[in-house]
Amino acid sequence: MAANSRLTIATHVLTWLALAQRRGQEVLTSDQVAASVNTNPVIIRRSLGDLRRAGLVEVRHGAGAGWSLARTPEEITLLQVYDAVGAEPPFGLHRTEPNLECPVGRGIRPALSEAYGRVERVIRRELADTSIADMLRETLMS
Amino acid sequence: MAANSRLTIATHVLTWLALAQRRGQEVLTSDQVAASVNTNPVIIRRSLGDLRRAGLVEVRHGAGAGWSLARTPEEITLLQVYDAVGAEPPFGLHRTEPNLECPVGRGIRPALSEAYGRVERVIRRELADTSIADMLRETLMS
DNA sequence: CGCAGCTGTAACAGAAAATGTTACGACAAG
DNA sequence: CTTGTCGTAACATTTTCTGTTACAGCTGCG
Repeated sequence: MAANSRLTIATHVLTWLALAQRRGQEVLTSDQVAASVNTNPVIIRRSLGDLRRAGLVEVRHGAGAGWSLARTPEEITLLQVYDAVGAEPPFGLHRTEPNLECPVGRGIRPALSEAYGRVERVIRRELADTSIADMLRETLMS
Repeated sequence: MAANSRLTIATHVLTWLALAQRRGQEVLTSDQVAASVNTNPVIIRRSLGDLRRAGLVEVRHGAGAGWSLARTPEEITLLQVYDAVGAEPPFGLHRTEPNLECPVGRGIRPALSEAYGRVERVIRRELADTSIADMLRETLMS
């Protein structure tokens, strides 16, 4: 499995909040969300923290606390979630600097950055085309 | 940095082979390639092994051994390299199975697979549009 | 005002994957 | 047969993500 399941976790969380909202449940606690994702509540709180900093969810403190969406599910795209969780780009450059004496070693990194940038752009365009509302609809189909 | 620099290493290797070929140097040893990438020869041999299995490079054994491209630089695309190195997809599903009692836990994975599949498709389309010859040209520009 | 319940975050353990290193048998040209 | 390089195993190192425990901080309610 790929290293990065943060987008998966965050999308799961938001989809679950969207369903709860539609069912009239105002807020969910991190324990309730963790029960659906089947993981530790701290993992969920970390993910929800990312989403809160991005303005996608709201938190209520104190007794009767919990989380709710800050916007409608139609207004939240997977691109916003992708940016919120701060995922690494799919391809990394060299871990150690190439040999700058060599013409390839000198010029390959700008060339790769260009190519990887083009890939990143099409990824973002594609992610922007799917909303949490779309995800909820597809989720309930199965 | 992202975990996966395998595509970067493999592209660097192929670009270097393409330049050597153009300069009239028939083969390069893994030591020579490693000197440009600035890493251990074994890393290079592992990468070249992937590329050989994909039919992108050829190896000559014995004394005076070394590597050369199996096709012209124009005929090798980054998509072929991507497939050759067997990189993980950018997004992974849940590490542990979600709670199947929950409607979201039950339906989210097929929905995510759909969305991630669309992303994978546009990545592949973009990678297929760049060849090693393109990379060499861009590399020598700087 | 104090209690209860949940958040926010630090600290650390564990797991998994990529990378780097050493070593050595296999192979082919001369 | 000698020499130089490949192919690969074995292991150390590093990095990143995930999971867990612990505890201070906040807020509604009695």
